[in-house]
Amino acid sequence: MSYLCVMTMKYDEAKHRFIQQWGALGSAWGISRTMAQIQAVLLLSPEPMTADELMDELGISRGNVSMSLKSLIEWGVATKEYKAGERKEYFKAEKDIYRIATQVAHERRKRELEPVLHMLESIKDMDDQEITKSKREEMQKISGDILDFAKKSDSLLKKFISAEKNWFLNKIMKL
Amino acid sequence: MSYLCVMTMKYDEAKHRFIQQWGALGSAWGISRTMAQIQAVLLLSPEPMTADELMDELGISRGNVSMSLKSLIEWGVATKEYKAGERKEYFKAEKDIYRIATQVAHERRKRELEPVLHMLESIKDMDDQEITKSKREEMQKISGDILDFAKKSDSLLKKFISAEKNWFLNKIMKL
DNA sequence: TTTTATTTTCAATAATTATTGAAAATTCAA
DNA sequence: TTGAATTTTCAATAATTATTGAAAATAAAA
Repeated sequence: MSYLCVMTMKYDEAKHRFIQQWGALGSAWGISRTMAQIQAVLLLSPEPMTADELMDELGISRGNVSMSLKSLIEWGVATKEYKAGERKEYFKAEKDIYRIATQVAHERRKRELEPVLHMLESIKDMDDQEITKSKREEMQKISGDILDFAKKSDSLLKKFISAEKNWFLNKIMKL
Repeated sequence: MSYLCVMTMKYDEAKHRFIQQWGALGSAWGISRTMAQIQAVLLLSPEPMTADELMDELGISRGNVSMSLKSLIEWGVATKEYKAGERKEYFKAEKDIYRIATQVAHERRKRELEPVLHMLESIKDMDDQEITKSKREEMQKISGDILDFAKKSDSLLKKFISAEKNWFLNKIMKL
């Protein structure tokens, strides 16, 4: 068994483990396992890949690849590319992990937190009456706190994004 | 229709909406809908509640309530209480939204991120060989970046926790 | 235009995850 | 101890979510 073979086995094993773990992480966070696995494959690929290559690599259906890539693009963590003189579409993943994180945080906030905040805003102004005072106060306290929290999280997210910019600049400087 | 009735309808409607939204938010984040709904009911209740009351309130089975409460307690966002001379157990939710958030962030980090970080640490030190250089480099770059990111997130989380402490202190001061 | 390569959609199905409900276990008073 | 009140467990089932695969749509070449 040659050096090349040993090396390749090691690489493939590491790659496989990474794809599996990343997929598990994705499904724990409410992103479909396949979507996360496709992202993992693209993260590890130095070159953009076609849908067919992804199908082969992960052993999944064409339809699934198509849908998952669509979602990854909607989430802003993958892009389509075209090669001159070729009909096929190529896909690549956003590889800056800070960008991925801020992108995902943004999307989730928009899709999931916003409806809750809307509802809370409307509850906060509930009519004032003497009756069921403690219940109403409990609800207003909780909704007020959640709103307060959401605002602070937003400012934190902003800090996070600006930190990411600095980090990115630093990386470029070092090159 | 009396004032009391109007008020109660409004409150119940608001409560119902809050429970539904909170449940949806939970399921989007990989926590079971029921678990989140139970948390919502407890958040709105000025008094600790029994399993039976939760069953009635949400119209779900005894077993489900029992399992969900167990999970909420494991996540550190609810606690059991006993009333003197009563056999029943009472439950209440952690109502400080900052504590809930840091608690959940902590748990998730431990359960989901840690296995990925372990794997990445082991990949980072992969054997050095000339062959498949670009692939290995890609993997090492990505895993290095993810590790780097995780470390920065940790420090951010710490800042977050300390900010929460200050915020909590401020709240107490105002009382 | 027609043909061919490629991608997308979506109804059917598979896989996963949540929930029930009744039996077993626990806890405490008598 | 026994028995009543209460909680927990878990196999069966329901509900939800992901995946397939083939037909329809699209886009470029002939």
